Amino acid sequence: MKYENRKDEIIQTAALLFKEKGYSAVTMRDIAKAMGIKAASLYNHIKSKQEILSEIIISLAERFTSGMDQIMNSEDSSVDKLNSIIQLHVHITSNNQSGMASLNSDWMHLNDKLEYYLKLRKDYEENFRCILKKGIEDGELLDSNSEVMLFSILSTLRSLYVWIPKKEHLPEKSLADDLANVLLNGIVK
Amino acid sequence: MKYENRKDEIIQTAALLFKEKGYSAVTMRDIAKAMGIKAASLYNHIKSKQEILSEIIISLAERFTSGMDQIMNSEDSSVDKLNSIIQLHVHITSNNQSGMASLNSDWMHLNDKLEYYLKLRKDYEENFRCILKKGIEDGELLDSNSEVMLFSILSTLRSLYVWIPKKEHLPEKSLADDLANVLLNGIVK
DNA sequence: CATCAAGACTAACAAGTGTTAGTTTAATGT
DNA sequence: ACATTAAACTAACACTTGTTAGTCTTGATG
Repeated sequence: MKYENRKDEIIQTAALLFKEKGYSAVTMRDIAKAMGIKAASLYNHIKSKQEILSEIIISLAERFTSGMDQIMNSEDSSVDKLNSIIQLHVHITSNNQSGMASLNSDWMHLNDKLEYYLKLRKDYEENFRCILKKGIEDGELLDSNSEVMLFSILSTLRSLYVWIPKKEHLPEKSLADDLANVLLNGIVK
Repeated sequence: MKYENRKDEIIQTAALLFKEKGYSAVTMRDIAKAMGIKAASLYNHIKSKQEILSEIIISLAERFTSGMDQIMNSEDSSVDKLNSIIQLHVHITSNNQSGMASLNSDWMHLNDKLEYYLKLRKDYEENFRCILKKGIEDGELLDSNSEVMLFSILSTLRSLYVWIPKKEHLPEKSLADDLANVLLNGIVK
């Protein structure tokens, strides 16, 4: 029950290889070999190498967008919204470690979908920025440089895929809590 | 006075291209074209494509290692050591934005030097971890999950190369200060 | 002015690239 | 038993890859 169908298997296998060597360094023959078939056979299920990358990245990006939309539409405080964002990242990344590597490192090799991806990313960051600014206005957050806040939190969340595999023992919820603690409250006594 | 010699020019040109498309997607012909010469001419100055990558990554990794050694040998408090680490990252990254992209994304394509690089990185992280643990022991830092602290701070610092180009107006020192503020003190009031 | 070295050039290589066309295989439903 | 079909296969394509060998150009040095 690991894969929905053969196309899904190709995509997940490719994502795993992309994570280790990057999109450009992985050949169709690599992907095929990992599945125990020949490269030409892949084309019974997918249209091109590009399509594999698009499927990996765009579906993830859209999940982030829809998660962010829900958070924006809630009546939560800014701090609670930030907590939700952290949970969102932990959740999506936990269930898709290898795909997240492509999202972060190989998006520039999208062709048709590049513009669309960039728009999703820009909107996501813009929403994030709004939450931070509102939090500062309302006195919930410290009045430091909001761009640096945005950069710092987002960098950490985007790198999650590198670290999560190493700590599978830590359950999703407690990782999110620990993260929120460090990101929101800092580390100095 | 931008380049020390032709080899240096090749390396810096390559680093810029690697940053945009990744090591594997950049061809020797790409690098040559960016310099206005033919690919074969590159080999009058460098030994292989691999060598270019090694020069970029290893020299940077060694700079981090030697910076960390100095910090470890100081008598500063743990918090001051963390401040110094932040400054170290801001400083090196400011002067080498494109090289940092390779360090973070293309290290897996090192061949001969891969093992050496991994050792440098492991040692660096280990030193970082020590500083955090000492800070917790001494009561300077909050007693949260030190692995999450390490991950969070290091992720942010490693992503600096993505953001610094966008804020060149902000001088090095104040960026480091803002960063330290957010990373060490958090963002919640 | 002759020499020489640095560094560009052209031409070519063997291997690897994504992809297509056409064929075989094996399981399914009638 | 037969037809259908999904999905594998082989063979090949046109092109790109890193790299080498050998040659030409140019400016400095004796």
